[in-house]
Amino acid sequence: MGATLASIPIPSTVQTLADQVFEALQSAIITGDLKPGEKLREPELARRFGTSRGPLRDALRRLEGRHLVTNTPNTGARVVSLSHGQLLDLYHVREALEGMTCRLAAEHMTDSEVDELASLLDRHESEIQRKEGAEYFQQEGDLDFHFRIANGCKNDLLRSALCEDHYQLMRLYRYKFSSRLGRPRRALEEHRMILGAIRDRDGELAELLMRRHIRNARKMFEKNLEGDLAKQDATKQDSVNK
Amino acid sequence: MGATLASIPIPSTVQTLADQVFEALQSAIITGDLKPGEKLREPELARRFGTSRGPLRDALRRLEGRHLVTNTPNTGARVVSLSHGQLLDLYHVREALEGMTCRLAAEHMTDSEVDELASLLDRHESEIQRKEGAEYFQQEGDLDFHFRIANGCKNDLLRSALCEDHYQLMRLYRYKFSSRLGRPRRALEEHRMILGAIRDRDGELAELLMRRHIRNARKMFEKNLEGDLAKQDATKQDSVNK
DNA sequence: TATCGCCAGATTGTTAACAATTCTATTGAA
DNA sequence: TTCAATAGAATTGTTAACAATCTGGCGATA
Repeated sequence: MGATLASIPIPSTVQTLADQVFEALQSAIITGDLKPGEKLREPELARRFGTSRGPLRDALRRLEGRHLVTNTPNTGARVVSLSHGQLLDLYHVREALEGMTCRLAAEHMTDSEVDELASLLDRHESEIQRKEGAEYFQQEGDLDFHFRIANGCKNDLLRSALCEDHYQLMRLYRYKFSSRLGRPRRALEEHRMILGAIRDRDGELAELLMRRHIRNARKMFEKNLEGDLAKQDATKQDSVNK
Repeated sequence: MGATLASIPIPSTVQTLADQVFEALQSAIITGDLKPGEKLREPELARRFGTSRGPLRDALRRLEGRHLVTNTPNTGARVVSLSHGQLLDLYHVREALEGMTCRLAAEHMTDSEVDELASLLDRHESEIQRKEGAEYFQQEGDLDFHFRIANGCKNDLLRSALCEDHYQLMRLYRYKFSSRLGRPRRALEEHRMILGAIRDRDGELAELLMRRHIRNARKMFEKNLEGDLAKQDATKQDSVNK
């Protein structure tokens, strides 16, 4: 698996219609084309993807399994919409899973994978130079770092839990979720320390550093949260005053 | 809005056909009625559950999301069959998730939940007295301990990842997976230490002890594995000699 | 004898119609 | 004006038939 971007899946030539709809739907959700909380009407989506309701329902069930869609009987499906508390929950899961993943990656990554990880960080360094503007790509780059570690741990259950499940959720909320958010240099520094531990094949340290890295991101998220709430209160005040 | 009565959730009776098939299938897999690796033919199963293929396929997709069923396009579904390596992978995931879960449980469990956990361990104590024989129930009891901690962590993402996903897999392989396997007293002792840390509201220690507990179970599993392999070699030798 | 290709049966993928449930807008009464 | 009841529309759940694909056995050929 030598894809340049770990997030791009290699489509197998034998693909069922439900597979295609699944990927198209997931893509639409993650890019924000379908927004969190939005109702997913089967007839409408089936027309949109040029298929019937059968494969579409199949795709919806799979997305439900990946927590990107919620379904209530007889009422229908919606794009998942996470509360602030649930986003915090997700941080705790990440801390646990990625910590272990990083430990195993330190033990099992090939030397060439480590080298690629190093050059990825060099690229991030230069990207940070030309500051803001490309914030979107910085966020995807941040995720790419975590992706590669997941792919290096050689535990397929962990890899799929992160890459196919939790990372997709994080991309959906990436504007709130990037570990670099508001601290790109600091995050890059933490990434470099993690890389160092992996290079030293020090699994214990690698786990500790990754967990601290994600904890720091969570604390930053909590701070932003307080800011957002204050702002929301302010605008509410405004609308009342009008 | 509808009648006030309609607002009362009636979870078990308001069930779609696909829900029922899902539960029946999951139950059949976990009890071993459908064995690991067994082919799941849609027409046959649909007849068996008295429904059509639609809801059945729906149920299969959900079970696929929970890693209890694997599906290959145009070929069909099978009950999942984990290799020894994948079982080891599962131990690592458990160590990560249950460690964090136990930390959060120590912080967030209610006092009454802690008390119930304590009385559960007392019951296990007496069950161990009347030795073997009831090994099945001992294994389910072991799982019950972990279940309750998952329910006490108050992080729904963690709870569902464990209770609805990984624990079901473990039940499928319970004969290989019980943390008490071959060491019931020792496991109970570890459970008591974990309970102590939770009672002290010492999250850090609770996580550390739970991780050690699962690591110990993994090591025991690995030992059994070597034994099994030796035995397999022996029988292989026998069959050759015949 | 081994290998390849082909055919029949079975199984999965897909579609469209039907049934059951929920949502919406209108009406009528307090 | 507000609320509740209701009828119709829209949506989801389910079924059965049709299409595409795979499996396994048979015979032809080298």
